[in-house]
Amino acid sequence: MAEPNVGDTFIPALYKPSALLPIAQHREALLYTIETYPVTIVVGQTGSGKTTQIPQYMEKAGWCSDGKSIAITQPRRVAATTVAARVAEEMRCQLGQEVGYSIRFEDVTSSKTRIKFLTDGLLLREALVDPLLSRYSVIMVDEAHERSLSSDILLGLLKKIRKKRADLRIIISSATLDAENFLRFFASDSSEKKAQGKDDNTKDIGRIISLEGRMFPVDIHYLIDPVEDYVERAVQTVLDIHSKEPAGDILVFMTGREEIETTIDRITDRVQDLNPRLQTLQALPLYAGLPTDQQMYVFEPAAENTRKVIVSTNIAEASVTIEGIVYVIDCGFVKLRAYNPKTGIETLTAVPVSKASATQRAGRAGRTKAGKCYRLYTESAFKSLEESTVPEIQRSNLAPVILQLKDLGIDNVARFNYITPPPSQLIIRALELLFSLGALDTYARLTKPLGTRMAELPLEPMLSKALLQAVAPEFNCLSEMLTIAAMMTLQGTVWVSHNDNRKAEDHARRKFAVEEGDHLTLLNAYHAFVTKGKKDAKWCRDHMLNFKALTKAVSTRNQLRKHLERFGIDVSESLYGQEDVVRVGGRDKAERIRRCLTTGFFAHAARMMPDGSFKTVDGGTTLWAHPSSLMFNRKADWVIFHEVMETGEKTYIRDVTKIEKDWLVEYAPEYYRVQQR
DNA sequence: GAGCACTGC
Repeated sequence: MAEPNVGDTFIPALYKPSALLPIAQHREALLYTIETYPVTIVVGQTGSGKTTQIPQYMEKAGWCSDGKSIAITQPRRVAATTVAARVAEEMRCQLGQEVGYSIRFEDVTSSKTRIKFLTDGLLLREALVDPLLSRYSVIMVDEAHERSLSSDILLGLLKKIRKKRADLRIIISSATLDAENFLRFFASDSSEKKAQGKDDNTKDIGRIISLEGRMFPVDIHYLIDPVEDYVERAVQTVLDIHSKEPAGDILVFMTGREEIETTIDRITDRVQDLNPRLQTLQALPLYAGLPTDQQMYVFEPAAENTRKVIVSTNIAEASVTIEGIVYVIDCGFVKLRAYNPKTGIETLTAVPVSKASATQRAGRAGRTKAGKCYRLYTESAFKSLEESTVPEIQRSNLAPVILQLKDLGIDNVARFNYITPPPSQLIIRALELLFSLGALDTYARLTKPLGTRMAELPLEPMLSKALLQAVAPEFNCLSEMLTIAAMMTLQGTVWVSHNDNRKAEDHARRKFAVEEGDHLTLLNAYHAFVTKGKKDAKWCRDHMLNFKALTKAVSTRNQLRKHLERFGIDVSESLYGQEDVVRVGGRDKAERIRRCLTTGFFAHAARMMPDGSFKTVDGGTTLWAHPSSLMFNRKADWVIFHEVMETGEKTYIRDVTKIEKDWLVEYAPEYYRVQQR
């Protein structure tokens, strides 16, 4: 086999006839196992060909002959689309015919589609309509070891479905560490089997198949002594590699934007002191918040006689693959989200990575040839790391998950088949919130129609409640709430901030500013966009609005409107021409919108203190308006807010709107009786 | 007076 060329834009697998992939030797074994057992766990690294080949093997072996198809789930949209394209190419068919994909807003499938790639979240949505997922003969859950919220729920659901569908075949792709765990999960059964003294039936349920990946060895280097300032150490290591090591690009893992910028500044400063005969060193940032055009630079091959250094967040650990990386520098930390059920506050804090994560990072150095990984911590520190990252389901606000489970007909959410159960406090808090929103009744059953409709909308529960209330005559602001909901899903990406240009951004925002707060400001920005800037990227640039984000808001709004129409809600659009009412003298409408928002966000209420900070209703937490909020520099009394996030020292609220205190008791009497106890 | 790891419906 030829060595793949360094610098190739495509990953080697694309150039290999599929018969040469390592997986080809396992074809018979795979087909036999899948035929024989309900569950197959496939262990294989990137490059093993599992995602592209297994579906083709299954299709050729006749698993689609009865009109059913094969589903392969992916945790990310981009993976679903690109893998589908590659398989279509290998099968020499047009994408959307025999091979297709389905992601939110894009369904590229047809009645002929036999192999369908889709996001795990979307397959869960399909289960709402088709509870046994009966249109599929095979369901493959790819990258299950990432333990995303959706794939965890999907596994629990598949375990349940399996008992009712003997014909269904389940394939789980996983990293080595978790394979046994996944198999045990499917084998472990409820009380009946245990009563028969049959505890372990893993052998009847499934098998694990290991595939070798296409990976080159990576030399791991540790620090001898721990280091205080890993940013500084990373900079030194980059410069050392550049002066002493052969050609090859460098990938540095940092925790966030600020560290990334510091690292790049220092590298750029000090590279000038190095031997002028060395190659040029080009440092590039990569994080999700970076505008897309700037993200693209990291994928371009470096100019001649230039070595690239990419300083990235965790996005480069699994979501994104950069070719040509030979050296990895791992700071050993990652920013993780955690949810405190007592306060309802999410925190974002840098914590040590897990061993699994550190291994994945190191592996990024061995994709094109043998590489090196420099860990900015000691070997003993590595040994004391957790084996794997705490799954999302154990550190998230579970209200959306519980709502979805209830709609799937799972009444006892505490006893659902979780592969790892969430702490009961998280479940209790979610049930309480859903009850106070009116989505659940006193028996914790989904209410009709409110609860079921909330579950079916692709929005978080507080927002779907506010949207569904907007149709009530006392609020009568459905069109506006549709827009506000769509804009809120953009999570702060509405305005583009070019570096060092925050003042201009603030200035641009002020043009759309509405006294009552951020939600009405977003409404204004959207109206201006659809009337003036929809086809005009320049208009957006002039107003510092994010063209892509607003275009997405238009899609989201359309999708939400279709959901409402399906519910039989009349969405007569009369919004155009109404924007001036909101903006100039439309006090009544603005108040109705604010009241309507309060019906959903009463649990996110706070009062401004004389020093400009906010206090939660129970008085326990001090919050600050996020600098991106209008309330950052304005006076208010009571407010509701969309999100609260603790970063570093301070706890910030985003998307803030003024309300009246009385509205809280008016729209959430039970909730505030409990709170004021 | 000053800032946001990453996904997904």
